[in-house]
Amino acid sequence: MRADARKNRDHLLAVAGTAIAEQGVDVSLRDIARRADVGLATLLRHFPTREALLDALLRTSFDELTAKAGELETSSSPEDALVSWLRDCVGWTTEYRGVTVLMATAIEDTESALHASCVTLRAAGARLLARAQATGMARSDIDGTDLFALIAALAWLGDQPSLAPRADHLFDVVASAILTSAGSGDAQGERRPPDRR
Amino acid sequence: MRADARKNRDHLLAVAGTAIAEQGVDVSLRDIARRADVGLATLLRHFPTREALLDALLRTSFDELTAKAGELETSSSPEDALVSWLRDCVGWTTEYRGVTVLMATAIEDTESALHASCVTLRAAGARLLARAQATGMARSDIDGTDLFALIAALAWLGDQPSLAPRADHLFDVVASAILTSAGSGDAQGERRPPDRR
DNA sequence: GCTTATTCGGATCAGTGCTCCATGTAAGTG
DNA sequence: CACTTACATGGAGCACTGATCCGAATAAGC
Repeated sequence: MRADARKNRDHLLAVAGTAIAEQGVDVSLRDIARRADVGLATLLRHFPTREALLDALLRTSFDELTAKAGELETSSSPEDALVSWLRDCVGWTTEYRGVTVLMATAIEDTESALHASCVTLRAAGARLLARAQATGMARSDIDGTDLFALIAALAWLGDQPSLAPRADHLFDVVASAILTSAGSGDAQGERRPPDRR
Repeated sequence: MRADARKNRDHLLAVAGTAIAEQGVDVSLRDIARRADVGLATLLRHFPTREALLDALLRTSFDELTAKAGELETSSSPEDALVSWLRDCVGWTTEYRGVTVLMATAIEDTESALHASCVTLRAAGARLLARAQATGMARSDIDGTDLFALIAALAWLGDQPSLAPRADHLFDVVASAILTSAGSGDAQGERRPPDRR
């Protein structure tokens, strides 16, 4: 890759990151190009579609979440690991408003640039879930896809301005549904006598 | 209203209904106008925004769901009424792919044409929930807004092609989280819930 | 300094929701 | 019935979207 091309590419990624943080993943590609002092065509050659751009932007985050799952697998109890990882996943999406719809689309579209990352993420969650199920801490009638769907749904809640204030609370509700009663007293303050409404 | 205007309005509503059933609520307004053999401007005068069109189209469904809640309040046990109504709500949205985002937006936007319908729906759910909570059948740390959010999230799951196959199962998971474990035993004495208004 | 392969971005295209306004027409009056 | 008038109509146009083309600019290799 030519030096000027590489410079433009990096610059575009940086600008795209801030633009998406401000306006969500649906931000106009033209805006990103404008803010990067670059033609729209240049942006679109480096990243042929919006998904390709997001893939380049989010890949490191995905990898971090996957790695985190691996660490938790050995460092925490099964139920703590599962719930804590779920919280990380849902929390992470708040930085990228609107990303959930793209992820839900990408996980079944093998052509999507985000497909591989989503599948890996689902697999990491499935391992944590299986571990918790093996010790009887999580209900046995859900699988990795269910977990992925629940993460997506909770993340979507956080994306909706009108529902976001409840997102944290509803996370606890859903988490308590995943864990069996044997594991419902988890470490992250799940036991919550006072309601904070 | 002039006779020709009324005819066009009714025809537009019918065409919009089938178009939305086929392509979801994001269908192009130009398409609807074309299929109705009508100018785009005509569609937009009768229904100034997409939300106004959907409001006219969905209002009867909303009313039916609200009425259903009222019936269930007297015809079924608190927990059956709540769960059955939730199922109806989530199931209904499958006919209008994409409507959940609009509802989530509308419920806090008092200017939205759908606002009133959404608020009414939330209130109906809140009554069913309060009734179940009064008899100890539902966990006490959620309210009508939480319920609305959970309905929206489950409906959103059903909207995503990749996650829809799990939607029914995940409904059960979430429903079990709303109901207390006491839901298994019988209800016995029913304290009459605080009368509506 | 020259050649050549790459990169660039303005012009353009089809699509969107939406607005304006000249035309056509239904409804009410003589 | 004829006439007027208030209203409904829809094509043309606006600003915007993601995406494509292609002549011009430019960096890399010699």
